[in-house]
Amino acid sequence: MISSRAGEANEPVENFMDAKPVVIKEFDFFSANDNCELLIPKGSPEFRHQDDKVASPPLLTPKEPSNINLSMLRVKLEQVRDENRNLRSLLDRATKNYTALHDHLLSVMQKPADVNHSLPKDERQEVGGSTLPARQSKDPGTSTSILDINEALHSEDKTQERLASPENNNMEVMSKEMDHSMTDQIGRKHGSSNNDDDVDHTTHRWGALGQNLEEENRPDQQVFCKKARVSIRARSDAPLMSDGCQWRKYGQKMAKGNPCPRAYYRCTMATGCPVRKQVQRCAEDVSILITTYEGNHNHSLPPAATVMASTTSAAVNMLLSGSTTTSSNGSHKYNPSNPSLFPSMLPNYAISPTMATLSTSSPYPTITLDLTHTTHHPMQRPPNFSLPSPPTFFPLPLHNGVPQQQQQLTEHHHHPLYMSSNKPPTTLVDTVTAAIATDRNFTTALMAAVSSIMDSTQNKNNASNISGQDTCSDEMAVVPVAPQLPDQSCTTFATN
DNA sequence: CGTATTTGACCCGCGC
DNA sequence: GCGCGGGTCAAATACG
Repeated sequence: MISSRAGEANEPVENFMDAKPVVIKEFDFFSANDNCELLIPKGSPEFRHQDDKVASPPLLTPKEPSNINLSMLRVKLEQVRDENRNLRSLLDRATKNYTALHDHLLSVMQKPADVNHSLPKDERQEVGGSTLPARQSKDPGTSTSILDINEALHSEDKTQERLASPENNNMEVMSKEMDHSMTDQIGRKHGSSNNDDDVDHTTHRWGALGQNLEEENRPDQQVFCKKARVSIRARSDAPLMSDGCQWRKYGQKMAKGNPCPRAYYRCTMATGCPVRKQVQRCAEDVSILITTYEGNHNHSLPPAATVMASTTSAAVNMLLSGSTTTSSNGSHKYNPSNPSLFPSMLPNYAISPTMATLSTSSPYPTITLDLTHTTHHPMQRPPNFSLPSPPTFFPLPLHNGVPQQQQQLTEHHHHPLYMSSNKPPTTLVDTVTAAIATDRNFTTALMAAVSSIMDSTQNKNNASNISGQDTCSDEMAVVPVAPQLPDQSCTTFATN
């Protein structure tokens, strides 16, 4: 926030440099150049247009060789410099105060849910030889997941100064920020792994609030939020729905209360990608395939996957941007009538309340997109409907600084998942797209979300280009869900 | 032979 | 403390 103000302050100077009529709305007190000449009243004889200034000695015309004038200007210059210093110190203090207040607010907000969260490391509980937060052993977080999400979302403010870094996209930075914020409450995984590859370095349990952040100390600081997930329910006869990514199955378990086994997959599109997904058929209706994503991709995604990521991310955004009502089973349905938490980021939507649900009954918040109530017409889209491929800032796929390379839209048709099936490909993307297509509210909301994000980012990028300073995106509030809700408890697709 | 899948063992958190 | 269940590992196996 503070930094963006500084960026704005630069813009008038840039305009000034364009040799247009001098209109000074704000003054850049922190510019490397001392723009003291701008303080000279426009109507005074000392005022010269920028072009004149370049052609002649600063602020003095050859007709006024007076040493007195020169000394006066030097005095003025000194005064301005002093003022500049004072303002700079004021800004520093304001920034510090803001940061302190923000931290305090966050800690206060979280206290009811996690008393231990802000404790110093040595005050945390020692459980089984590892440091664990109190709530990890007591409260699985059922009542705190929403708060965690909001906290993570708000923690964005603290990360904004770093967001502009080209090697970070917003999601990644936010995930890191959140993970850092969680560092104090998370114990380290003990026991050694025989495997040294990246996958194993990033491997950790999904257990309730038991994120292993051993990655924190990894050289690349590749840390991921494991808090939230995005679950997609869709009707499908295929054993697996293609979502544009490559997955490797690493386990299968029989889950209690469900005759159908649960399969565990991890993303293999890039080494070390921490994204996992679970695939299981619904116990009540085996025709429904439940795919749950978790983690952030650390690589670029093909369009098919990015569309999915965008969709789930938007759903997460919408859920989180509006208040939710808690039902008896712990699920939260989106309430479009209440103001958004981030009104500047997302408008108030009218999302179908039956389509997306935020559940906190499980140890981690799970955004569920129920696509089973929509008619499945693969590839059917409204005439004007098209999801833009997310630009590199888009929170869901993490690129680790690698520019996202758009691939051919047809690429996923060569995906092994397609080739392995004789049936017409049933893709998650198709399903989601069809669902969107048949739900105008969702379509409208999603497009608004995407447009909002893109517009916001474009504006900021423009401002950044003008000011030459780092800017950050305010819209970054996607829960890292599996697929990035944002670290914040983020899904990658949420945190897809 | 390299890669993907299967599957039993293991780890860990949680509830009783 | 113990058992249960979820999640992951890794050796064995299958496949192209």
